[in-house]
Amino acid sequence: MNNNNKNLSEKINLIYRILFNSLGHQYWWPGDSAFEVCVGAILTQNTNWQNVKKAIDNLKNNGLLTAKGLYALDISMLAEFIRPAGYYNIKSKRLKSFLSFLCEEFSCDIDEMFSLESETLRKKLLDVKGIGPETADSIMLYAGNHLQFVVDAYTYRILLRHDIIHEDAGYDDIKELFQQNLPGEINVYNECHALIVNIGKNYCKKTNPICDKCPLKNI
DNA sequence: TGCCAGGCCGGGT
DNA sequence: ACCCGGCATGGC
Repeated sequence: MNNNNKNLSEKINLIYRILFNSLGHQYWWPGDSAFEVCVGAILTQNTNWQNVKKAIDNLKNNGLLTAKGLYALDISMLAEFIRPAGYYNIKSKRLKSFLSFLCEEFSCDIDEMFSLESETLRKKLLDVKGIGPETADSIMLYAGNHLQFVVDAYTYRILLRHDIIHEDAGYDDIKELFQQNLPGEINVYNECHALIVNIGKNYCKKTNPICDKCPLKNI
């Protein structure tokens, strides 16, 4: 291992350690069931979680937050229920394509879906229209306890601002950076991504490039 | 008020 | 293989 890699490895571990020591457990993903996490992962695409929560509560309050319930629900009605989450027409389609996958290949049984081997499951999820790399990894890690690190826009922005990546780094580049340097534990992946989102929302906004209070300011 | 939020797809180069 | 417009609500 050369010096560059060693520095990189230390920085990645430092980020995790500093964030965990300053912010502690994040208790992710919010949700009462694995299925709810999957729905939330699709609804939160490019969307504030507050809005997603309203949409999920709508479904929950109407007893529709089950695979069979949503699979049977008319798509235009589904769109109305999830309206607060934004992009409601496209997201209703995306939810439906996931539900077709779940219900037609796994009898609406999410445990059966997650019993697939990781590499196989990830490929299948990426074939579902509306599920890209971040959504697939979120579903796998937070709903299914598969060891997949989740990368998002905050991760990219934070690493870029600290000169840990080049601006042309892609999703898989960044994912590998964490997976090759962090301990390979579900709990570490879980907390690390959640901590990055926390810090991103609070200290690394687009319009607020520098923040003295950011725990990562000295790395 | 305008900008942003825990992306992804499809069409055009 | 990239690049970009479109998708839409609610909060600060």
